[in-house]
Formats: sequence, structure tokens, C-alpha cells
Amino acid sequence: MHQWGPQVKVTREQAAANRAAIVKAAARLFRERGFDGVGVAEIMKAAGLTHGGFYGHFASKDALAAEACGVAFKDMVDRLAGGRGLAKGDLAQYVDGYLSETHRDRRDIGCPIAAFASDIPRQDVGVQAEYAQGIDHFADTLIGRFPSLAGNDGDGRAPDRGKALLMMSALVGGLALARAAAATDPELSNEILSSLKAELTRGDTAG
Amino acid sequence: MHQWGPQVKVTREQAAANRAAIVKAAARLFRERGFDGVGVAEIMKAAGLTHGGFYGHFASKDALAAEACGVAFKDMVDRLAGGRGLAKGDLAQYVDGYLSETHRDRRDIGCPIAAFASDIPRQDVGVQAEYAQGIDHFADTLIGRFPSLAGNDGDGRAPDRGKALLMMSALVGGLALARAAAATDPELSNEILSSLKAELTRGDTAG
DNA sequence: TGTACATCAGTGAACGCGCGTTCACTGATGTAC
DNA sequence: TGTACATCAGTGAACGCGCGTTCACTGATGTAC
Repeated sequence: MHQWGPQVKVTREQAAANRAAIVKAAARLFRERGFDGVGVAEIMKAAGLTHGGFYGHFASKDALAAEACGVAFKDMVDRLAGGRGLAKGDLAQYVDGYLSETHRDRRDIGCPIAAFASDIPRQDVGVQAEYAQGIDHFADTLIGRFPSLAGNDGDGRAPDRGKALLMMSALVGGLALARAAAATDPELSNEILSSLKAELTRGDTAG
Repeated sequence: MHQWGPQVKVTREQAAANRAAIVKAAARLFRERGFDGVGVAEIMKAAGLTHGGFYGHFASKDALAAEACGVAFKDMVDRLAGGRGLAKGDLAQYVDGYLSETHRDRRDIGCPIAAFASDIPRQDVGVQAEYAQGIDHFADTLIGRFPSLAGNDGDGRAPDRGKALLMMSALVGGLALARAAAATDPELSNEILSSLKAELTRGDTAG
């Protein structure tokens, strides 16, 4: 691979891989620093490319943001549904992981719901749509994975997702607050994580 | 007040009022569109001034952001502690208001915790400090206002704020999610608000 | 399989724009006498 | 109370910078024969 000039054409296969690398890098960087906190050039560099080629793959930065949002959600839901290292039905174990200091400190590979929450209303409509679909799907995945979150569905009414939506809101809100306080008040940040874990796993510690 | 030339000097009193107007406008605009979504010039214009005078009042945009954050928190806590139109101890009524469609649709005058949550870790440290102090104080205010949120403090350990922190996390997370879904999936947005209200007021409807 | 050529993924300079910030200037305010 | 002058809040042009986006160009890929 000792080429003296710049490599200006790659195989279609490589081009597809490059595109995927851009989305992957964006999913990571956007979660870490926000949609407005990372530029197209930096994303392309993280994917091993130069910024000029960006618009051969995406119509706009917003279009990439929507795709990256979708990929971040897919990662999270796959991890939950696949249940890597997670005993099925063990909600307490999931809560402990979600509200862990590790998850708090690694926004770049963490939950996109918490990473983007308050940004979404000001983002492009494509990003908003991806996000709304993501949280809708996440709620159902939680219910599928943890039957104790399923609501009463006996009388023909629409399934009650109340418990799942409360769990999602508390997890997302708690993680976001713990992250917000982490730098200037780490004790408060840890208190939020610990207290929420205790409150949310009360009576759910059995597998 | 028919002046033909520009008014370039005002009384000290007026200057102080101008400063307060800048902070107030910033508190509103930042909540509506985020710290990075509003420029100094627009804030100054909203306060009835031109952008050049900004640095006579503040060291930087970040310094204003920290002050505006503090003011937004003060507004919210004063409203809660003062209890305008809120029966003392009626947590259900507070939850209904917090998770109302009105609060969802008016970010500019609403809760700064939900408005800024996921932005905070990427903001200036001054903003982070103001925010952390704000949520700490808000938790205590909730407990003071709604005794049912006070944890067991009998055995000399630090007061348990678990219930208050869970309530705060669920409210903030739920409102942020309802706002995120509002534009592209209004049914989901309403489901989040309704379900959370039902879950969070279960057994707390008595005054 | 080999050759000639069209395609097109990627490069890097350049564009226009908005932003935070600076600065020379203005003239009413506020003070010294 | 009246006058002379220093102060300083506010103005508006200008700065430098980074951003999203465009574009002429390159040369290996992939195809037609």
C-alpha cells in the first residue's frame, strides 16, 4: 500500500464501508459533544477521510445526524434485546448498569436518549422523527425484556405502557442529571445514581 | 422622549435595569433555543439594545449563560416555594402542572432543568456549577413543599432524598421526552405525559 | 484474458455566512467647584 | 443653584475564526468490446 499520490478512488465495497464508518464516527462524536459541537470535517477525519467527500454520501449534516441517531438507537436496543451478560428479566441488573458511573462517564458509547434529550426539539425534523421512533421502540423493548413493566392489557384497551414509560423517564432523567452534575458536584452526581438505583429496584431484585 | 440622535448614555439606574433585561431575555431565549442556538446580538436586541454594549455588562457569553441559568432556576423555585395557586402539599397538582401540555409547549418560560439537561455537560463550567446547585436546591424545595417526598431521617444518617430525586428525574425525563416527541409523534408525546401523571400521582391524590 | 474508456469516490482549495469579541467614538450623566 | 469637565453606558463598524457547503480536479475502478 505504499502509494505516493493520494488515493482518490476506492472500490464500491470500500466506499460503502467508508459511509458506514462516517455514520459510526458521527454516532459516537454527536453523543459525546452534541450535534452542534462537532463539525463535518472532524467526523470525516475520525472516519479516516477528508471533508470534501462528505456530500457524496449525505445530502447534508442534518441527514447524517438523523442516520447517526438511528444507529445509536439500534446499538442500544440490540444490546438490550440481545441481553449481553444480562439475566433475562433481571430489571434490577439493567437499572444498575444504566445508572452506573461508567455509563455516566462514557456518553460517546451510551444511551442516545439521555445524550440528546433536550437537544431534540431544536434539531432537524429528520432527527426528531428518528428519536421519537427510537424511544417508542425502546419502551416496547423494555416491556418485552422485563415482564414486570407490562401494564394491564386484559380489557381490550391499548396496552398500558405506563410503568415502562415511567422507568424510561426516570432512567433518562436520572442519567442526564448525574452527567450534568458530574463535573462540579460529583457527590451530588453519585447521590443521584445511588438513590435512583435504590428507588427503582425496590421489590424488583428477584430475577 | 423624541430624540433624533442615538441615546448613548443612560442613568445608572437605567443601566442596571438594562443589565437585568439582558439576563431576563437570555433566560427566556436560551431555554427556548439552547445556549448555542441564540447569539449575543439577538439577546441584546430582545433587551432593546445593540450588541456592542454587551461586554460592558458581562465578561463573556458564557458568563451571561451562567447568570441566565441561575435566574431561570430562581424563577422556578420561587414559583414552587411561593406556591402560586398550588395547594400546599398537593403533589398531584404539581405533577399535573409540570407534565401539562402547556409546560411542554412553552420551553421558554418553563423548567430550566428539562430545557438544558443534556446540554450541560458540554457547557462552560460556570453554567455547570449553576445548574448543579439549581437541581440540588430544587430537590430540597420539593421535599420542603411535599412532605410525602421526605425520606427516613430518624437514625442520624444524612436525610434520604431518594424519593425526591426519583420524582425530579421522572418529571424532568418525562417532560424532555414529551418535548422531543411533540413535533413528529404528538400521540406518543401525549401518552408520555398522561402515563407519567397517572403513575406519579398514584396514591398521592389526597391533599 | 486484454485493452480503451467512462465513471465516480475522494481530495483540498475556496465560498459565504454568522458568530463572539473588540474598539474608536458619542454625548448625557454625574461630580467637583 | 449654576458651570465645566470627566466618566462611562451604549453605538455600530470591524475583526478573525470556524462552520456547512461547493467545486474543479484526480486517477483507480469497473465496464464495454
